[in-house]
Amino acid sequence: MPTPETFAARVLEWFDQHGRKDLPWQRDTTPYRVWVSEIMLQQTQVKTVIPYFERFMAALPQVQALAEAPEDKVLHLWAGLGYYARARNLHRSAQRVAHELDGQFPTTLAGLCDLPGIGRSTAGAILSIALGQRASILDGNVKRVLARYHRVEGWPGRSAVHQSLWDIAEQYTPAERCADYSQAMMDLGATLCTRSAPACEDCPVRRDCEARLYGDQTQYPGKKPKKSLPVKTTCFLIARNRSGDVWLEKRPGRGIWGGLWCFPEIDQPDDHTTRTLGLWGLAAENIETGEPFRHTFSHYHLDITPVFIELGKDPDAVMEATGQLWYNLQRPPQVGLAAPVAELLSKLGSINRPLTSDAE
DNA sequence: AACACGGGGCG
DNA sequence: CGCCCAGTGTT
Repeated sequence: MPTPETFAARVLEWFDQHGRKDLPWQRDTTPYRVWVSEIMLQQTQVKTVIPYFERFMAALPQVQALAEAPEDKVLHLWAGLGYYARARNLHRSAQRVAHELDGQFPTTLAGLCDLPGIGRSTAGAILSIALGQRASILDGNVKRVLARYHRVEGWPGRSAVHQSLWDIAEQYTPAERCADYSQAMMDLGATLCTRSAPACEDCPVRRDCEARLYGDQTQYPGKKPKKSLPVKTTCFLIARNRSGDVWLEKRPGRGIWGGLWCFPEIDQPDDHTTRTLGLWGLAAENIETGEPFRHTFSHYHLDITPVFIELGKDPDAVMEATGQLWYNLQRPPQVGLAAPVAELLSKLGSINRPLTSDAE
């Protein structure tokens, strides 16, 4: 592994050749301008931020102007960026700087972090970029670069992972040119070391990037664990007539599986089965409860219990109304099927014989 | 249609 | 500590 100095030198050399140096907030790097740009960039891409930043600075060129502005004006300037709590924090912090700190920004990490909306990374950006101090940043771009470079496992939202990344960030932060280094690291993450399809060929630290060595760059940083989804249950009534056709119903246009064809559903395997069958006016010759299986949506798991029903006699033709059909497994109609329904039907079709042994 | 983003706030 | 949240843009 190269020394931290070598890492920083490579990054800086790349920045000299390829980094962006003409962005609005890169000119006149006062704490105020760096601060506002950092807050905007937390939530939005460079391209989108530029016009907002220009308008914001034109309207409120110094921290005093922001402090004195009515909140409505600040929010108006922010409108479209989202996360409006950040605009309010910006406003409150400006008032603190203007009224309690004599218009001077704090020049220490702790002092900056005391201001609402400024955390360790934003403070590090202000210290390094505006004040030229040796201070580290760790925004989403930098996290991605470092997590890949060292194949840091785990989701950065976990404190141990976050801490490791901070340790690495601080280790690589150079004493000289820290403003350029901070810019460079953010640029690297934003332009080359992107979330998907990173441009490793152009990366100044590709030679020693562990993820690149293993070819698993997109595994880093680790993803946020999906929160456990609620589990709902239902039963599919899989009713077959003596010809082996299966009863399907078209679902309402809205809601889950909207407009698709599905088996009739009941809540409990025992409960309303007979009543449902009674609705059809048909007696069941055989009812068999199958093994439940799970279907997962974006927002919940659905545990489905199939209930196989063999009808004792053929229903009459009247039963096939709009939104209801006997599905012929040999000559399937061209209809949209809910995914688990299609799966069950294809299993039924491949068995290709009646459900129970005592039927022919 | 999920995920990402940095900080605040909560239990 | 770990969890959720806010809003928009990207994938």
